[in-house]
Order: sequence, then structure tokens, then C-alpha cells
Amino acid sequence: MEQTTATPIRARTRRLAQTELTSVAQDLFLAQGYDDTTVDQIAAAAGMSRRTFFRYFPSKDDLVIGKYDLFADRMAEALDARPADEAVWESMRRVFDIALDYVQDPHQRARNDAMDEIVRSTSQLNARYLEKLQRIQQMLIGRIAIRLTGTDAAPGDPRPAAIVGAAFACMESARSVYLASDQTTTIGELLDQAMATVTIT
Amino acid sequence: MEQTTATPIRARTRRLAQTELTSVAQDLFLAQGYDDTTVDQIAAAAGMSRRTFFRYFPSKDDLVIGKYDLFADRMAEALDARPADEAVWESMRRVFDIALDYVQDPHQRARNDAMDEIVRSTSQLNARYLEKLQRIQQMLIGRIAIRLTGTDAAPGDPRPAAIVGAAFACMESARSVYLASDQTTTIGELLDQAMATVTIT
DNA sequence: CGCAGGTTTGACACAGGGTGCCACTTCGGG
DNA sequence: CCCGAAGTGGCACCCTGTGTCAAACCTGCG
Repeated sequence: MEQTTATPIRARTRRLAQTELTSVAQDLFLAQGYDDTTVDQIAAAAGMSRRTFFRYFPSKDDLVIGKYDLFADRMAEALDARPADEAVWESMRRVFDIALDYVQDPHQRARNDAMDEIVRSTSQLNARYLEKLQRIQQMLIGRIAIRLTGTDAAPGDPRPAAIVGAAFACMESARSVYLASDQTTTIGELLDQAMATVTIT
Repeated sequence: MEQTTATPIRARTRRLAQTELTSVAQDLFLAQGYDDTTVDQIAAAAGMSRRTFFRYFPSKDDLVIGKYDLFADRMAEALDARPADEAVWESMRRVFDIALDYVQDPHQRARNDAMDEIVRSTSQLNARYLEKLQRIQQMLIGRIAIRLTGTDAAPGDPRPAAIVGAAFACMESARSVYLASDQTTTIGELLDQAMATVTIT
């Protein structure tokens, strides 16, 4: 049967459990590192069994990396919202805005940066992070291709992927410099510098 | 004692075992997929024990992904060999040449492309591949930084990373278009197209 | 030839991530 | 109150990866 109506409650408690789990897990990761924290520990700390943990997250990695899935949708939306006649490079720059300041609360932001640092310093997580980025780019490439050539259908054209990839390269350069610096310069400024150096014709 | 002279024999037999292992493993991967091939199967097919396999490769992934380590050295060399006054974008283009045609034998090349296809279609391998690429880029960024500013030491400058990243984005766009196409256009041409679209100031 | 050195190998045990299965509880609605 | 669906925990299991240790295997040397 279709249980159409009553479902949102389930989804909400589910998300609650997930955030609780992430919170508890982050504490452990920051305290003893990602690799040295077992799923058993996380589950125990959250008061559930190991088996149940895997019902909330498909893998230990996803607990950390999963949040980047949100970006894909948001960035796709943001790109669609840009005026159609805007230069694609500028559109890309604006799309990145939402990735830059999606967290304002300074406390939460610090925690976020700390997790980013863990991702960067854990080879396995870093790898999966890069893959997520690639997947996001894939979403955008199709849209950029349509902008360039009125219609879709130019599968042999390397330019859309090159443009999107180049833009993300600028983004990543800004991010990495920002995280390694004393954070006096904002990511936005660094990104502007990078995207002024690399341009598209 | 220093067994200076007689040592290369060890290294050679080791490399022999490694290539044998890769060869046998590739057959299995192509036949039944990467995930569905266990290390036990590979080891058995190569006539050794599982434990010994892990003495030749630190992980199953590395058997596939390891070859890209060679590129790091070769590309670093290639970049150093470029004239110091050459435009960095042109230098990057030339550096990619060695990655493009390091296999000439058409039979071997087909096998190589098949493995690349497996890497691309296996999430875990794709992730680790991207990480390798990132590591290679890291090597090059330092060198590009020196070229831009006479000396080293400009850790707050996002431009070197942006340039190198953009160049690699062009490279990857060319590669992905090439692999998805009927392969009539060469990667070199696609790369030229991509790198003509993206420019640096 | 036979022995002493180091190296390679295989077998075993073990930890950790991840999955399928099944019984039990829990919770919401009629 | 009862029924059915969802959530849960425990168990067994597979696979990757590592530490350990004893046996096999060279290899040079007397």
C-alpha cells in the first residue's frame, strides 16, 4: 500500500539519527584520528549496534564525505539561476559562492574546517572527496555544453569539461591555499585571483 | 655487508613477478570485473599464496593504480627539460606529451585502454586515480611556482596550483572525450583544442 | 660437498569494513 | 487492543590487509 502521508516523520527521525551519528563520530575522529576510530566505537558512542550504523550510512567514508552530495544539487540550481547570456566563466564563479559560505556560524565553521582538514590528510577520504568533486563537475558539464552550443549533443567536444574542470581547479587552489594559510585572506578573494589568472576564450 | 653488485638480480625478479601478477590480474578483471575478483583468485592464478601477493603489492588497488607513479617522475623530468623562458602553458602542454604516447604497440595500447576503462568505471579505483593525479600535480606546482616568481616561497599564491590544475583539467577532458569516442581523433588534438579554450594570463 | 647467512615463502591468526539473514521489538493506525 | 510495517540487534560470513613464525630456498664460502 501507499503510505503517502505519514512518511515525513520517518525521514526526519532518520536525519536526526544521522546528524547525531556524524556529531559523535567527528568528536572521535578529531580525538584519535579517522583510521584509528572503528565503526564499533562510533556506534557504541551513539548507543546503537554496528549493524544499525550501516543502515544509516552505507560506509564509514560516507559519514564524512556524504555532505558533499548536497552541493551537487545546490550548484546545479545555482547555475540554472544564472542569466543565460552571462559569460560562463562568470557564471561558474557565482556558482562557487554557495559552496564558500554555506556555513556562517563561526563555531560550526571551525568544526567544518577541522573536518575538511581530516579529509585532506586522510588518503582514502581525500580520494573519495576528489571523486565527489568529479561527479559534481559531471553535472555541470552537461549544462555548460548546452550554454556553449545552443543545443545539447556535442559529445566529441572537450571544451565544456575543460572549462568546468579549470574552474574547479581554481576553486581547489583557493581552498588549499586558504586552509594552509592563516586565513586572513578570504577564499573568495583567493578564488578571484585564481580565476583572473586562468581565463577562457 | 654491502652486496653492491649482486643486488639488481633481486630487483629484477621482483619486477618480473609484479608484471606477471598484473598480467594475470588484468585478465581476471576484464573477464569478471574488478570487484568480483578476489586477491585469492589472482594469487592462485599466478601460483602463489595470498600473503605473498601482498608482498608484491601493498593493496589490490595498487596493482592497477601503481603504474601512474612512474608518470610523476617522468613529468617532473620533462618539465625541468623545458626552456626556462617558455610560456608555462606551453610547457605544460609539452609535458603531457609523454603521458599521451608512452605506449606505442597497438595491442598493448588496446589492453591499456581497457584497463583505463576499468579504472574509470570502478568507483574505488577512479577515486584513487584522481588522488594520484593530485599528487602529480603537487610535484609540478612547486616547479611552476618557481618559474612564475623567480624564487620559491610564495605559499599564499593560488595561481601556480590554479594553472597546473587547469592544465590537468584540459588533459582529463581530452582523455574522457577520447575514451568515450570512436578514437578517430587523437588525444593530442583534443588536448590542443581544450588548451586553446582555456588560457592563462 | 656441506654448511651458515640471509631472503622468500606459506600458513595461521587476527582486526576491521561491509552484507545477508532472521528473530525480536517498537510504533502507528484501524 | 491487535495487526502489520519499520527499525533493531545479533550472528555468520566474505574480503582486504597485517603481524608472526617456521619451513624452504638460494648463495657464497670453506
